[in-house]
Amino acid sequence: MGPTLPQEARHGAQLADADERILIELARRTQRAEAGRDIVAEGTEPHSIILILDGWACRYKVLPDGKRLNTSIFLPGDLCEPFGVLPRFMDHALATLTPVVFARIPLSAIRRAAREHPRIEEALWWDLLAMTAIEREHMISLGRRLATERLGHVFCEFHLRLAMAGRVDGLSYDMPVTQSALSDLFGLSVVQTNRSLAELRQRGLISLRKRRLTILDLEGLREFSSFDGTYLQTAEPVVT
Amino acid sequence: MGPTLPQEARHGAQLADADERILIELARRTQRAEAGRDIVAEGTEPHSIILILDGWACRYKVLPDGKRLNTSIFLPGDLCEPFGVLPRFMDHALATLTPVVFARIPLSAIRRAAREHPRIEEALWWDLLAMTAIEREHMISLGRRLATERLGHVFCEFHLRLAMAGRVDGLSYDMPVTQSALSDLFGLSVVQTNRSLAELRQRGLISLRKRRLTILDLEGLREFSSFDGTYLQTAEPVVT
DNA sequence: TGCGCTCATTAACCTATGAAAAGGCCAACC
DNA sequence: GGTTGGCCTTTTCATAGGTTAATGAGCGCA
Repeated sequence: MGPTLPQEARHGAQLADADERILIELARRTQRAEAGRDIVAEGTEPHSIILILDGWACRYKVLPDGKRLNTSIFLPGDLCEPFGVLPRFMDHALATLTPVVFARIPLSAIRRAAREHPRIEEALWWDLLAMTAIEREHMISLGRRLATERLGHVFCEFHLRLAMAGRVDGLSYDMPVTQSALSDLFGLSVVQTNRSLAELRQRGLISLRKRRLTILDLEGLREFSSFDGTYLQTAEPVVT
Repeated sequence: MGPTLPQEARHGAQLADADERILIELARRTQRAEAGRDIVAEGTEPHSIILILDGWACRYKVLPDGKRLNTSIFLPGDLCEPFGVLPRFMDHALATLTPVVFARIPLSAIRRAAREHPRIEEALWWDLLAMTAIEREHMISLGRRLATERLGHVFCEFHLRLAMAGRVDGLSYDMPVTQSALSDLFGLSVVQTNRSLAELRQRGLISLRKRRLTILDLEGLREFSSFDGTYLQTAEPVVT
């Protein structure tokens, strides 16, 4: 699978082929960035939204004392910054976690496409809904789950999201991010992340070698981390 | 200030009087709920969005083991569930923290108003942006701030938000919620919330008696909790 | 082959927070 | 005016996770 194949660009929302083609057309001019680069910096006023075609990215914020939190993870096919329909200053930044191929879609083009193609407008809305549901679940992890549970939960989530994008092989998938990135996702120290991964391995729930994650016991992992994937299953939109 | 006065209904977004009147008109039929009641339950499919006219409310989720997290707090004048433009099943619930006066605005009416009055559509977008910025900052608290800092930070936030709604008296405001509600906001135990409040008091940063909060040292509290309110100051929207 | 980098792993010790339990305050109610 | 119940407060003890530091594994590169 070449990283820039147009079919990679489809995301969670359901789109008729014709509409999907319009989006793909908008994302034709792609860019690349190495790992660890800002795609959109904090405090700037973006005029495009970003479509990730390949690689992993994240939204993040940094505290005055240097502590960092990755508030969201974006996977191949994800649309970042869906709020971009209005320009405004970024209260956070968007950065790559791995080498990334992405497209910048101008707000004006998005707005026009949404106006002219109601299914696209709906797809954008559903993408937004899905992202906020994911962020809410992330808040639950931060507030009320133990480190091991946070990791187990997100591994289940990645599995579902990557499966929707056709990027899993059974119960295995590439998770090309560093343990430090996972730590910043969950507000943990790297040491604790490492300890918790060890525990998940020792419980026979996962295997993680060379940035490839395999869920050894899907039911067990879901049970262990109280994962209920319904928050990801945005039903088919209804036109009203 | 009577709780149902129409001017209470204005929220953060900037609206011309004429547009504001339309929103107020939509919110004319109000309802009441006691403290601790669900306004919108998890798993239901809402057909209206909720405008809080008086009292405090929250979004929350509950884990299988009974642990609860309040993911957002809604203050008088706040519009909850701004994603309601599309109907879908709720992945969380909306509940009152105090007795609340609110209005249910049908999605169809919102959609019509947005279509016919561009400024209203923009105001809805800006409301959405502000809410997500607030939630992102909440994630930072959950992930990377100590209990005392979380509390100090949210007290600064409440102060700004209530000031925008004309509900502060200098550096004092009513905070009619229980310590247990604050604990569920930050994933803390009630004991730790209490301990942390004691520390903020002892440092001379706040006073809190009879559900009335006074910030004794605004600069000190902001410094202590790394509060930077720019995430709340959504600038005037630009029509493009 | 060996240097130098980044990342993963482990250990020792320390701290913030959780859990359980008990008492205090206050307002509503009988 | 005493009782009841909700909330706040404080204490004690247990633990998840932070911090620091040292080691190891893998890999590009001279």
